[in-house]
Amino acid sequence: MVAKNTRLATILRNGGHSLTKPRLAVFAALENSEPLTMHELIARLPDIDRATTYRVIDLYQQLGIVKRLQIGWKYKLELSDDFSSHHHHLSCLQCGKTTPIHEDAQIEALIHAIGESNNFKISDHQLEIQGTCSSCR
Amino acid sequence: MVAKNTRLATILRNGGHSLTKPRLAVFAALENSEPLTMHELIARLPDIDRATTYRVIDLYQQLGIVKRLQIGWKYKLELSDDFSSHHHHLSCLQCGKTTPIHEDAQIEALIHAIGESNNFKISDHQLEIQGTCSSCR
DNA sequence: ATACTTGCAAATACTTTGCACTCCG
DNA sequence: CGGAGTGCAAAGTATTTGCAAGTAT
Repeated sequence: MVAKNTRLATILRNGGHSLTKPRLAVFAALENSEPLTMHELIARLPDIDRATTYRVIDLYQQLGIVKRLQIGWKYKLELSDDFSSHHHHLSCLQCGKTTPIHEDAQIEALIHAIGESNNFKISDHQLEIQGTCSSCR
Repeated sequence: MVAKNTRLATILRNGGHSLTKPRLAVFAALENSEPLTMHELIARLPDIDRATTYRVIDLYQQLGIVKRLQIGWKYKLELSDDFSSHHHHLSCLQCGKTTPIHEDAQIEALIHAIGESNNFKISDHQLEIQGTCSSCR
């Protein structure tokens, strides 16, 4: 975790920004949980002004620190692959739980191939799967 | 197209709704274009009230007629797989264009396998790829 | 007829901005 | 110190809702 905070500080500094208390708090909130809606994130940071939270997320988004996921009809935020290893998600439509999947080397390879065959330079991608999880079946 | 309109009418009727002019116009707008933002959709339907457009999209979403895609930091709307064959997207971060990809039988197979190995019953999935398109490179 | 739909305007919810004050380097 | 960052309040956008009038079956 110290390493991650250091990495965060480095990214910020490289962009000419500083590591402040609100920025660290937003990072920590995202680090210790499943993907959050903006509403949930704001609720978990009662000491930080809502506008600041929006500004921090906007900055993080520009710096590639956070990404936005489409879960059902809402969006959620989570740390980017730089801070949590690259993964995709299984979202249960019954219980609403979002589970990360990491075992997909073959998919990654295929995605890469798709880029090549379309002469498209891939910078990022997301795979979202919805259905019913084992507990809810 | 007649077939699709019939299918639309059927889905609506099964849910106790009728096929009205605004609903048909929203459907047609989505049918004949790339994924649209809500803003773009509203702009293309100048004769339909903005609130009606929101209501129609909300209804279509509940009925599974449209889906929402997360493109970068914004979202866009498109018809669901029931109306346009299943596909994924390549979105160019430079020009903003979203291109469908259909050639991905292998990916579909892998996704299916992921579901099986996690004892997860998959009902839907999306794969979004971002980067730079051939024209913008 | 009559229940579902729409348009319009008003209400909410969500996000961004201006500015004076505070904090980090 | 001096510029970057924050809180607060106000301004903008985006989306939803109430209701009277219109419309499809």
